[in-house]
Amino acid sequence: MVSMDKIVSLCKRRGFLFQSSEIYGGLQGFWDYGPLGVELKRNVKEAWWRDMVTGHNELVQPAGAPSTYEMVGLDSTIVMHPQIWKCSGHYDLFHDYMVDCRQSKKRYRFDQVRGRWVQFGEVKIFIASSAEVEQEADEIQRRALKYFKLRPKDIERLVYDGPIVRLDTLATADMDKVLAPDANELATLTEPREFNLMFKTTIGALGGAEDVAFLRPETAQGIFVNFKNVLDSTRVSIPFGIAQIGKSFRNEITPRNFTFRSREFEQMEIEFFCHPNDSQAWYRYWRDRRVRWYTELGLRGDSIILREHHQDELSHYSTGTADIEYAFPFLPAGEYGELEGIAHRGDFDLRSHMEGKLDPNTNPLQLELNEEGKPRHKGSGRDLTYRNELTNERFTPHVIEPSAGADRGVLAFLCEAYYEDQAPDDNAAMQTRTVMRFHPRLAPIKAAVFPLVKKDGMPEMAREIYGQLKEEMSVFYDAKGAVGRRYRRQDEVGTPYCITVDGQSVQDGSVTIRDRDTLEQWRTSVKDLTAELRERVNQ
RNA sequence: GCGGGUGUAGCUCAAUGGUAGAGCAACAGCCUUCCAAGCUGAAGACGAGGGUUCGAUUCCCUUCACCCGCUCCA
Repeated sequence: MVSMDKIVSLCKRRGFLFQSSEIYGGLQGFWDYGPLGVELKRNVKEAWWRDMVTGHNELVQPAGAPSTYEMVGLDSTIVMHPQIWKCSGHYDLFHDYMVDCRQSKKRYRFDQVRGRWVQFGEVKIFIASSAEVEQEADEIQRRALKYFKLRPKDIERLVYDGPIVRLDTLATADMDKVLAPDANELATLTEPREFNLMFKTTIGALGGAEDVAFLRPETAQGIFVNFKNVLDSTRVSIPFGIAQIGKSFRNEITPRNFTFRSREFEQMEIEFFCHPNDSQAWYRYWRDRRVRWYTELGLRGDSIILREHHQDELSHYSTGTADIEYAFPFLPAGEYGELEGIAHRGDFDLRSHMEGKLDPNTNPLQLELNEEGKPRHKGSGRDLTYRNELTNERFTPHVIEPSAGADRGVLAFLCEAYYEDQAPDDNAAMQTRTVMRFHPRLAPIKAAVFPLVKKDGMPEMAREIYGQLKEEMSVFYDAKGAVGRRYRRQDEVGTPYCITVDGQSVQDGSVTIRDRDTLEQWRTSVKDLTAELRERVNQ
């Protein structure tokens, strides 16, 4: 297994990735793509867009698909109407109040800690628990006995005051009588503090409290709220998908592992709308199609896995979610990190934007109500249902959501490409060669052009070939130093082909092409060169 | 957020309470007809702020970032 350090070092050295704001000491969770990194990332995004959207043939039924389908694209804004995040559930989900335990150093969601008042003699304390609901009564009793230093047979001497209640129902003054879930003394919890996972901003130069808006934590909602616009403007009919690539932002508590968990990141998402009856088949299609996309672009079978979520991991409304995961080098052996999630989201999203925020813990889904029995967050009231023109059937489409992280994909392709092998140098001594074995479609530079030496017309001819290739693809010209060193430099940035102009080239108009992975060389005439490379880098 | 570690040139590392040395890379030039180590030359660094001190890259504090382990998490 390659060490992450080597990959990080190469990324910096060769201009794939830099830490954001580095000259000011850096900024946690933000990364910049350098000259080569931006090409790599663009290639990843363009491969996705071409393979999923523009290159998709809606007239042909793909293998494994229940039927033909259409695909269109979208580019929605990063800042959207704040109500969108209330209805989508992000507002409630991402506005957690957390309490920290000073003794155990653990952190709890304020609204998830429950407990009960327990009295022994003159002393009355609130024993909190983070155990599952089924176990919490036993857990509280066990800890009560322990705290009061009683034996199990003394249970009757404990007096419970009231039922098990949420910690956040306690008066502030009572907080110093709380025994935290993993503490053995009282009053170890901090004040509840807000952890806002959405970046806040204000709309308008004089933004006040009412003008608060958020940077999107996912691109998906921009698709859902444009569902009707797309339907009304494009003649697409179900089943069809809307694809979008764009930046999203999450105020992660702990950004870690290079670009894997960044606060600003780019997503490549599809919301695929289909009839409820076909949704399971479409879910399976997209799950398999997306795994194949990664393997076709070079992720090996044993480094990538498809992990189906267990029933207890699923949201109540979802009938299936699978993660495509990659064995990143920074993870322990046998562990994988998520590249993409494919979720069957049912009609949760469209209904939420019609009716208002739905309670994700209900099935069938019901509107979440506030204390007054009114909708917790009002929806748009717009009709987002779909009518089949042929059968006249009207229904709310179900959604399959393949949601990929572009930066995570780039990182996986970087890790997968990194390879060291042995190659002989001038003196026939074996040297370690670092080579980035990118799929040609993803390689930042497709070909490099070298004059073997700087004389006898070779540079002139090489420059001409360079200009000719540059019209079609990303190429690099280098005439400096020994040719072997130039090959190695290109190996390290993953250039799949090197074109060398030698003495024979000037005579007969042929050049050599050298393959990055096999080190093989063969001759091709200059007039066929562009076509041959075009075919090789698009394969 | 907690604990531990680290921070010196683009990269990898060294030394030092008296303002830092190397290898590789990069740059200029020479030499070279196919896989990095031939020659010459020039250039380049103590993460940031504060304190102690006559003097701090070195000691102390704060801060920022990275790594490991927790915690948290789409």
